[in-house]
Amino acid sequence: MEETPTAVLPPETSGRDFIRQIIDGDQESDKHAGRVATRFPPEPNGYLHIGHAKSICLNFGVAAEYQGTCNLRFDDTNPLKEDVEYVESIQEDVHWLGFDWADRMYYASDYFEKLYEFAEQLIKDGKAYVCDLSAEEVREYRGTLTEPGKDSPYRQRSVEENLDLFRRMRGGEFPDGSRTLRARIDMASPNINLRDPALYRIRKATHHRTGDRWCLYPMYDYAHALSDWIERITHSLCTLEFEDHRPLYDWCLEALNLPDRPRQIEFARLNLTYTLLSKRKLLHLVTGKYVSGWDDPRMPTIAGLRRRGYTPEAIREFCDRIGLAKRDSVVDVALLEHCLREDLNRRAPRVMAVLDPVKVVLTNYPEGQVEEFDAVNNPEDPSHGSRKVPFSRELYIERDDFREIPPPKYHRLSPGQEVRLRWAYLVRLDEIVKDENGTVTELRCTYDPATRGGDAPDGRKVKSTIHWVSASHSLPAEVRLYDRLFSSPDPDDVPEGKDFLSNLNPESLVVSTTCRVEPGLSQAKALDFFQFERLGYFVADPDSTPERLIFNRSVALRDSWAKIEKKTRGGKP
RNA sequence: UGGGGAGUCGACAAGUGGUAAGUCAGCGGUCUUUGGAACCGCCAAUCGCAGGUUCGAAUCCUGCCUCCCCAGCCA
Repeated sequence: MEETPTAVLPPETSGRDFIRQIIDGDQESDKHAGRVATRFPPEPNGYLHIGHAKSICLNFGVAAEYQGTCNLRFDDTNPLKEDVEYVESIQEDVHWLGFDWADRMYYASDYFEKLYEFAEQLIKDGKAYVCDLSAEEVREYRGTLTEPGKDSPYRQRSVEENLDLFRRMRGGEFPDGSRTLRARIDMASPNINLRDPALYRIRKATHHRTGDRWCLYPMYDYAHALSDWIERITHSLCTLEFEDHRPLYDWCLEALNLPDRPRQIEFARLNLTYTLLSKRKLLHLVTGKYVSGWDDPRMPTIAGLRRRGYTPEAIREFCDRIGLAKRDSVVDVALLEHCLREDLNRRAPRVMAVLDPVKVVLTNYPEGQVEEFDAVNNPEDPSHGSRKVPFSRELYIERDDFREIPPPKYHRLSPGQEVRLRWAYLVRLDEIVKDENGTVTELRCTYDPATRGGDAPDGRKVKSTIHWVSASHSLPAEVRLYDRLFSSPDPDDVPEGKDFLSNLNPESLVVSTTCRVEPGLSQAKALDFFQFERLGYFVADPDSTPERLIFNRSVALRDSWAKIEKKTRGGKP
């Protein structure tokens, strides 16, 4: 008889992504003496969003895995678009996500002097020249995708003249747009980025850090490659659209004959269903007041997700799970929501809150009597303990937890149907009170004193457990029910002549001011998260105070009743 | 019609010549003092297409098709 081999599980069930494979290879060949240095290089011209989180987790994650470093570097080479508001929010967001750059926070603008010296070097080596062509002329000279460009008439200027002109450009002698410094590469290159790209442009603008010291600003390709080199970056990770720029990135380093060069590697940026991740469009949503600001809980910004109740843990887990590759893809936003539920299910204290209250009177419960029940804080984790919840003759339950005429498979309160009030008693409905409009105003029930705590001594079962709050002890609260900002999986998928605004979900925010929550919630502090039992995960809004409680719905619980209901009534509303 | 990339279940994504992981979604079920969670099961991929090499191809070769990016003095 043969022995069954003992199964040995591999340490990694899933393969390493292509970037880590490359780095593994570099480690093996001892490139950069085994050093790994990455950087996260945002331009401070907007708030960070979930797409940036992917890059942040990658760059900081890789650095940590290889005992390397990851710098935070502001790519602030365009004073017209950048602002300190953004450099501050970016730092806050990266920290909040759980990453630390220690003392390695840099700005491309820190390198302006050095970058300028490099430029003079290029001029001296005949590798760059000052061009007097206007922006429009440059465009004409550049050629097209299928036709080569032609040389600028200024391409053959002498080194002396170039140097003189470049220094005078720095000195502020020439107006904006009148001249550029261009790399002398190849106007016939099939790669348009190599057709003598601009390295410097004149911009008499105040920079958020360097003020008016400069009127000459380096372009991205030039500044980025050299900033990477200055910081001794080994692996420069960026998104796919920069793939075409890699030859220029390499050109800058080679032209200056710099040793120990960083390598640029490109990966696919994150796309999410029902979500827009274009900085331009997000800015438009903010400035056009379609949302309340960059931190509106419907925004995919880190600030928005934070206010929505997303946790750094959930976002990091999401970034781990989406993988890393070079193919364009669109991740289902349900995965993000899943990661949040998964994290919060483990950690969120359970609490009872009634969003749309209807009054319940226990006719056989003594007037004025108050009991306290032990309610488990988190069934997933006994170490969370329990709390006391006050109970009395008049309660509120969810209006949706009652039906006068119950649909098929409806297990909640209805005439003759006994239900459990969570942690309290079994109750039975006797009488429905309505106002003149036929609206139910009160449900008169009887409770079974023998079922204290929720269990029947005779062992009888109920089909449903519903949540409740004591009418007199509960607190009023405002609850903001958030949903997806866009109603289409692809917000940019619009009919002719319309734009993404036409896909805005009119029900992305529903405010309810009539909610009642259990008294313990008065202590909720900004960003404290909870599970409102049977409803979803909610977070205390930063604007919430003990006098005016405000909770945001982060994500609803999975709702299998909703599915049953939809199915049994054939999807009709 | 130039250049640079990419095509593996509905969505992500492993797989690197040895006979297609996993996750999300979806669908059943068990259990349950949350119609939650957990657990079990199902689900689906002739690996873009067509040829070729090979005992054997998602992996190698050839041709084709489709999609994405590039003509800012933005990043």
